[in-house]
Amino acid sequence: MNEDTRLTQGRVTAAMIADRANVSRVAVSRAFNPHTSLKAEKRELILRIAQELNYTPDRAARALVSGRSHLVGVIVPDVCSHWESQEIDALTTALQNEGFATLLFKTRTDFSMDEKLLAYMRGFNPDSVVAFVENVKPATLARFLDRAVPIYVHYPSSDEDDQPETGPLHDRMNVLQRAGVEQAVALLQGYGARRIAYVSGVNKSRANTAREQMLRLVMAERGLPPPIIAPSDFSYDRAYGATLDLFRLEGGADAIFAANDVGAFGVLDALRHELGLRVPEDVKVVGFDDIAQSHWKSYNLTTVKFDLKDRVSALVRLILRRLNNPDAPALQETLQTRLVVRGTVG
Amino acid sequence: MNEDTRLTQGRVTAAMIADRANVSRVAVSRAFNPHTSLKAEKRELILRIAQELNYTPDRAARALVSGRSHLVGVIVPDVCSHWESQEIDALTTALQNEGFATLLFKTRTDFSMDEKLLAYMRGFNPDSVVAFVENVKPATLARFLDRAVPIYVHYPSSDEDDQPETGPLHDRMNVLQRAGVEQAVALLQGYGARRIAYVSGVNKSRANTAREQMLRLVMAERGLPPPIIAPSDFSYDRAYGATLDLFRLEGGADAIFAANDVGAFGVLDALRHELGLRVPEDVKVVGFDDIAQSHWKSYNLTTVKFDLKDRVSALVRLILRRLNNPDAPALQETLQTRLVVRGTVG
DNA sequence: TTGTAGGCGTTATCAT
DNA sequence: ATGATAACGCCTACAA
Repeated sequence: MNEDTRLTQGRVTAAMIADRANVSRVAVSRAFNPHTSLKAEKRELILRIAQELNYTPDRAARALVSGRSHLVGVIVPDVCSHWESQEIDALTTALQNEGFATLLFKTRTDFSMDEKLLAYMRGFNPDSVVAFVENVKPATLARFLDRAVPIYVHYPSSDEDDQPETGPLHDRMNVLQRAGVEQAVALLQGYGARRIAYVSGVNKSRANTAREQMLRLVMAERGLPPPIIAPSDFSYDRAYGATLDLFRLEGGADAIFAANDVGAFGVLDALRHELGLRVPEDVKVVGFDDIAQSHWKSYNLTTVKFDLKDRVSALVRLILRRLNNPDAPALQETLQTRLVVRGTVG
Repeated sequence: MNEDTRLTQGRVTAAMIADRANVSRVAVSRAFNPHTSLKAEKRELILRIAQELNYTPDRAARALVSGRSHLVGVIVPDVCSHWESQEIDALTTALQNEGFATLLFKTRTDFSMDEKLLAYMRGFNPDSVVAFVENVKPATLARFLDRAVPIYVHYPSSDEDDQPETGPLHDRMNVLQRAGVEQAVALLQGYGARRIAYVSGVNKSRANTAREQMLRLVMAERGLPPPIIAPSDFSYDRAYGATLDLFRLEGGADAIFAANDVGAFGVLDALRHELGLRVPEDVKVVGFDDIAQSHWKSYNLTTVKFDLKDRVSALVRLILRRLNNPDAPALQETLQTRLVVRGTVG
């Protein structure tokens, strides 16, 4: 019994529990798997002893034999982007409740995903992968993920957009932006705005192009001239600079639509603190996301809301459905947007 | 050769590489471990084939035999707290560069750590654990972590504080707050502030008590009356409310010291947008952290800086040193603070 | 309900 | 320098 000398230092195995409880190792395994048959009192005994000895089944060993790591890889360019951090937070909570853990990976901030990173990540064998990154072809992703099926965020420009599936299998989260953008444009129009600018996100990103296109479409439908594009990259600092340029070099605008809320904050600060303009009296501002900071008094931003809770539950549903049925055809979830009216339009 | 039917679907093992390269499985293993002896050209061949077939060694299997998961558990109450998200971001990057991945766990936001969570986490066998959580005794943590040694953040109130080590082994990151707080108080005093309030963080948290105590100490040394305590919890909303109470019920203050930057934003917005006071003319405000948002024009906050890069490299150093030498005596790293002067004092 | 045997993919040990 | 063999800790047959 003096085997707890070196090897044991802090590592409790099923075999030890089996010894203490006078049962076989298999019984211990069964005690931790609810859907196996084991006499109730025996299970209780084992679990009690396990708790006393602080034993938990080793997930690495379990993964080896079961093919499930219970790890979900999350790839982000920037954890501290407000929207991303809020989504990671909610996602981690939700996954944890389902018995999964979040494995975080950082990629470069230029929204390009590295093959090296993918290879690195694959070594950890995630059961699923969520990528907050764009410009990765499903084919590339599929090459690096064996059992995981990628989930893409898609922004249909028409609500009845129904393209046929092509290429390797992937699941999809459709975000319908029309409603929110339409409400925003109508509101701006109602307050007399005509010359509307768009302070963009990262140029190549799909979220950005989708937002710009939808804005362009809706404005055309409502008889407005096309938006003036002020190039930016979703960040506070560049949105700030883009706004200065817009007013100093391009003749300004009645209203500004920012590609995200953080960008809208930059727009607001540039207008008020550097250009000496009043919001909403002189210029109206609308953002996109509705992050927690948007209600802060200094900004109090009118914005197109992307419901975080809805989004995360859709994501978790997709992940779990796919895991429970790996051979299912492409899955889809659909999300809506809507305008949250606060103080920057009026 | 038709074994790539079902089992193979997307899973490439060392054995397959060995087959293709006409070598043993062991050779494949060696090819991926730099410090083993293998003829250079053979290693190249193997690595080339591995790359063609998208093979990476399975870390779960590796962990089983090597006892290293290359996983670092991170426990946070709230991923989207600004400071935390920035630290998680930097930490993930740094760890990734060292071959580790970040495993994220969320605990309740009340700063209490759950034994259930610890047991859950242990199942994943992290090599190390960083807890952004307080009120956990080293003993509790140690009970749930076998090979990992916890790292504590310590705030000595005197710079020569040298308590003898007690209890189970743990490493320590000492944060010397005196310099930053002294500079802040001196600056406030220099601008004539005398009645100074402290909008606190979560009451039970060590970071909060340490900041409050240091403030009290420094103010006493400089002949100021003790600070007026306005209870809050590090959040924007409660700091906002605490500021209203302070001015409506407690007679206000010349200057406000907030327990963190986000709290300071709440203070600023309450002062300016609800109480109609000017900052810094009527009231001066100092924060704590220096997060990225603090330089945004709407806030432009004077704050006690906690250098993020320093902090993360100290953390990574501690983790790696401990991993390379599990039996080392308690390790320590020491960090400084300093005042960053912007526009909210003057 | 219970136990025995075998295998998951890798690395360590010991030969050669 | 290389290869056979035995772990690592667990789960899933299969048999009792």
